[in-house]
Amino acid sequence: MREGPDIARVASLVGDPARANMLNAMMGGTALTATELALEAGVSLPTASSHLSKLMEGGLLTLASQGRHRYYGLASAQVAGMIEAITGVAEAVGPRRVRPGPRDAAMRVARVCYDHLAGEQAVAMLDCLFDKKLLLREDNAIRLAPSGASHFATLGIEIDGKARRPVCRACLDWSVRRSHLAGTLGAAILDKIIAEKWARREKDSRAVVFSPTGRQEFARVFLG
Amino acid sequence: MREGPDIARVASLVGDPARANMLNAMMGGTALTATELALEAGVSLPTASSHLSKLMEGGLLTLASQGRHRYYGLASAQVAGMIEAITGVAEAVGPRRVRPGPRDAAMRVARVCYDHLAGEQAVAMLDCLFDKKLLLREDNAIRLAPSGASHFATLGIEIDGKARRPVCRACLDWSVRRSHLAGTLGAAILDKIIAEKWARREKDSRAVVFSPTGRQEFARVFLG
DNA sequence: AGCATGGTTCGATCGCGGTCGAAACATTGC
DNA sequence: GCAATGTTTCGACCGCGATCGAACCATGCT
Repeated sequence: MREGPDIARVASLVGDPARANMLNAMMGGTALTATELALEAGVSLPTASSHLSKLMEGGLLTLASQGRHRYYGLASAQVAGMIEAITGVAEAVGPRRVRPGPRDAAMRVARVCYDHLAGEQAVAMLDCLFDKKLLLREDNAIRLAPSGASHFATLGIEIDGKARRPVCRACLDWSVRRSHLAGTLGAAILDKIIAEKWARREKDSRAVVFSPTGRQEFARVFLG
Repeated sequence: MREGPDIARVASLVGDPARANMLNAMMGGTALTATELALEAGVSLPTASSHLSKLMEGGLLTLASQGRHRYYGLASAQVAGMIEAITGVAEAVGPRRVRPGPRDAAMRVARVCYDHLAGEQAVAMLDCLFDKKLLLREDNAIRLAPSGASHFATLGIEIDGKARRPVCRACLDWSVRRSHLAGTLGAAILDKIIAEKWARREKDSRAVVFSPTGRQEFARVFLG
């Protein structure tokens, strides 16, 4: 009988299929309404509402009320990281629930993780940013180099260092098993990719698919 | 309704208090018998046995039969990493089940994580190994430098590069929130710390407490 | 062989938690 | 005000899974 943080409590929150589906959906980063999440999880609205209040009480979600809509999202990148870790184990010990399809392949190439890019492209990008000395490794943390700040500014990405949330964070990628870039900078880069229409988000999926020219542009700017 | 790895399955395995206690106990790295785990979890032997077979079927454990004893341990460092990630979230969203006591403080300083050292001492050690260029960062991976191989050899730590398991791995520390050293090298260093009697394992806990002289020796060799 | 010890299987019990329909509540728009 | 839409609460139902005692299997000791 042990003391310490109550891991069973949070694990059991993730351990219900309906809630797991909801959390998975929110891994896309966009906040969703109760109705959308009910659909996503395949349960009725009352059931979904009950699950959501449990997740809220467990501290795993944030809630933004806007008029008669209530938008639910993951509470933090730490929660997102935990879900990726669980996903990694589930992947390893599988069997998969369904055989890997084309969408699965697209997910490995590029997908949304909370609010930033993940997948092979994202890992390659982080490698390259280190190579170009725009970012610096510090222990396991990542720091923005002076040259990096100006570089991103010329790309139209302004970094707000005053926010509580760190600018750069490493996030372990469950498919590649290496880190990609999270934090406000990671989020800003994903914003740019979407804003420039280099890629679009696959409907009802975390997959991010690049257009042919978009891929070239992305490679030129971030993998060059 | 989503496809993909079945995260609810593995999360629900961790989500039962009895199983969570067992997994926590096994985070100490030593394989334990069913009887010990039943005691640890505060359940009867049949109940524990049932939980253990579920964890086995879920792929979270390994089993080593020796005579009439059956030793259960975590299946992989990946599983250990997942549990640390969940612990981190549980810690963050707490409330703690009990108020932090002295043992808790000791855990933050140094503890066992699966089979290697974790906590402030372990994080400091990894920093220092990088500073001395005995280890090299590569992406998120860690590589043993040539000078490192010979250095550790002089300490009596021989590294077997042929094993499937990597020599060096980063493992995210839930209390410090930065990486410490895992892999066969991390395991070997912990072995040395215990073998040299620089520290002893707290009874029934993951805490590792250094003796006064042991702390000096450890600092001289690994933090110097 | 026979007994003790470690461990699993079986069967029965029981309670927690997931589920939904109906009703209540809240907000917006007309 | 009233209807429409989005969401939560209530109440009742039901089933899964956690639990334990007793019986059963396996290994080691003498």
